[in-house]
Amino acid sequence: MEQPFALIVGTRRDRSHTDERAAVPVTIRDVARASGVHISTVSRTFSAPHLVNPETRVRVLACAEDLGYRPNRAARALITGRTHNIGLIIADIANPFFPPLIKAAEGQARQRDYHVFVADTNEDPVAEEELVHALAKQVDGVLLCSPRMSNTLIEQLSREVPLVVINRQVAGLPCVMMDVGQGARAAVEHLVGLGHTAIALLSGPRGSWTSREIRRSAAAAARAGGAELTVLGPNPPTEHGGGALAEQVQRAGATAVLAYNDLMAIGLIEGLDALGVRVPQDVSVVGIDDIALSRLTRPKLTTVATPTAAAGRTAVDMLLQLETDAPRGPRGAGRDAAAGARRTTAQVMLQTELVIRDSTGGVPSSGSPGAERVGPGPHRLADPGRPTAATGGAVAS
Amino acid sequence: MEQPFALIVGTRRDRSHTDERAAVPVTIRDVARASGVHISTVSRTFSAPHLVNPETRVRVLACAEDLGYRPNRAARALITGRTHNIGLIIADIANPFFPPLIKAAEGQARQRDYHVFVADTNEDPVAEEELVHALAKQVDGVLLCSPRMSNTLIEQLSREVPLVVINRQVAGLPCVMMDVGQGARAAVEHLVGLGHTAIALLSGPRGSWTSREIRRSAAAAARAGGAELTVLGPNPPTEHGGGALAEQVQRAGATAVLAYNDLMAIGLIEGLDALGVRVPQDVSVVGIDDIALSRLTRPKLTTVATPTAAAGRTAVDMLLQLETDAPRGPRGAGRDAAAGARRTTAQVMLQTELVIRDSTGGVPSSGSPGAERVGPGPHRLADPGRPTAATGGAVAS
DNA sequence: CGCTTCACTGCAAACGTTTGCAGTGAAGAA
DNA sequence: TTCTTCACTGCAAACGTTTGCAGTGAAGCG
Repeated sequence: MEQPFALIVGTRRDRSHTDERAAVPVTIRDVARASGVHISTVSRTFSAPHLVNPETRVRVLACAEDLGYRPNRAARALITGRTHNIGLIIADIANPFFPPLIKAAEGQARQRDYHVFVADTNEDPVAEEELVHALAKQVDGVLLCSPRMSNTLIEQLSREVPLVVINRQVAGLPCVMMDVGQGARAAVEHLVGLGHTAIALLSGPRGSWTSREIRRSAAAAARAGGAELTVLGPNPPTEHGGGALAEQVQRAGATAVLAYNDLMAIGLIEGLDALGVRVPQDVSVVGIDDIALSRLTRPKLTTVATPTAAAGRTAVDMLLQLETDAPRGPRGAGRDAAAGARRTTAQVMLQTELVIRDSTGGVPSSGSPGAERVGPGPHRLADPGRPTAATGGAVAS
Repeated sequence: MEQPFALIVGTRRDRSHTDERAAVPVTIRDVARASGVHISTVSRTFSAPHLVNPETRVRVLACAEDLGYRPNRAARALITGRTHNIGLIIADIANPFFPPLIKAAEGQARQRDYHVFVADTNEDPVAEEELVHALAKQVDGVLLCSPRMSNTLIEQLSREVPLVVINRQVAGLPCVMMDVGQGARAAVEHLVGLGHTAIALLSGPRGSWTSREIRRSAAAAARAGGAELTVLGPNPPTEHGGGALAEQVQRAGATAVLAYNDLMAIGLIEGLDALGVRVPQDVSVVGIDDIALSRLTRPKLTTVATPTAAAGRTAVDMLLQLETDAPRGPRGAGRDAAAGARRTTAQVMLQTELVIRDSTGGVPSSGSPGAERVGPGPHRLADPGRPTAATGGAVAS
């Protein structure tokens, strides 16, 4: 244990030979012996109570309770082929976007007597694939949240274990998505409505479906509104990733910014602040996700609210539904054509909503203070320290 | 699926009868047949490679690779008694305090070929107990993070499954703690050093060991520094919990506040702001944890940094160590006195550090603007309408 | 009374591994 | 040559469940 601060404050001999720790694991057989029935009856008492005589049942339950019996899920899984576990693979657990989704998924799963296995990939596509493999055999299905890998790989993996994809569309697979496209459109329209014509888009990580959707919709909305959209990225979807773009935003002469997510938006505001650029007076910023944090920063963030909790619940439901439709039994089950061929894979789109707070405002008056600028038209920040022409970054198609 | 926003955008018949989905699960037997050896040899190829002839090994591995064989962990667990899973039970995954700990634990576990099962209790002691029970049989051990239940219950549960307790001291059990006591002391001393004599403590949830430690140390430090400490609580450890206390803080006449965690501190600052009380000009606020968020709010939060990642890593190591010391084998193993009695349970204390940022400052001048107050003595906020002098900014101790 | 039905329970074979033990043949020692 | 050692592999019994099948006795029915 190589922690720098580690410091042993106390050690202690464990309980002596009378140690009751790790008490003999009590199995179904112990319960059977104690209650004078066969193990199969005990098994049925738990998994098919209606098949056993009420008297017997109470006796067995009493004995089980008494001995502290808990069915061994591994053994059960071995024969039934269902672990009652769900894997949830997410890009970065430290991103506040995910916890609500995780909580919702856990809650929904727990209600259905399932457990959720959460794993973090650090935004790494390779880790993602490995995790799916590792989880495949110990869960009944996997929720893939904001995957960064390729569509073909996802399809391939879906052959190994039932998959539900969150935040991405993959043909032929059950997906639950949030309509960030619509959200991005609303955000851009909001900005255009405020008079902005030079808008920057901070895109997300490479391989992000969400990022592509945002970009496409934002570009369309900007075009429709007569504004110019400068795309900056791809970027890591963190506050740091946002902060690092402050200068580029400034150089690009944008008066408004749409960020891939709130974290980046907040980081950007920080970065702009360090450059002496004020939000929303000098530059308007809008994020996406509406994480709790976006209500806590100053200025409070204008953002596109995504229904993360609903997405978590829905995904769990879809996965479980998928399981009941086409169980992958222990034996060569499921070859039943009637069940197999009639299955349909649903794709759900959850709506988003623009939440207007304090980080967006009108276009700053240019050059000479006092000159109100409202109408559209090309416009650069007066003098951000350097000659302004340069429209850095990529321009959306 | 009762989502208000739910909207089916597309359904699609699944692949037809040639469906390769849920392909026949390939077992060790298939590999054995393919490579012309006995299943035990295949087994050994994976779990004890040195026992099998190199030639055979490569052949088996090739076949396994070819067939896409993955050992069934459930079956393995059944016989070895080790699932290679770790349970991690935390109070609230949405609290940004936890994600770094979770990530660290996951990383450390992954390195040792273990997986982490994260579960959230919503700060509910009952859910906590249920979760331990539920996890007991499908993990090799459980990390109990910031548990809210009673010590006796924890001890009792530790008989059912190996336990490592994080953020709490339980006699006889391995624990990894963070020295919040020392941190609270430093925080109070910092405040006293700035001249504050009326300090409020926002305590945490009922049953929190951390909260008790903080309270004890803060009280001692306040006494030593000649300041008066008003304890407010218990409270839910959330921003909302903090925000709800703004009025009480004001009524108590405190000029400085130490909060149970950063979330509460941030919430409090919000709440005070709504009341027209400015931080740090009118009231100084110190948090605990140093979550990422504390660097992003305005003012940046003065706080006690806790080594959460280190705690996560350490806890995993301790749990795994505990396992190797006294494995709970499938058979009546472990009754070996030499191994059993010699075990010691370590308790590790990780150090904390006060990070001074912008949310603490000097004592506001009372009543008449300009009258500098520095010395100790009873003091109330002159006019909550705030006509203050304000010595903002941070002062290093 | 004899037959069927029914509710309940026991039997035993799985599920996919691991692992102690024994067997094999070849190499080395005497 | 014969005996021992050794590296490797096969055999089969577990691990703790579930579940199809068959057996039991009692109740219902004609």
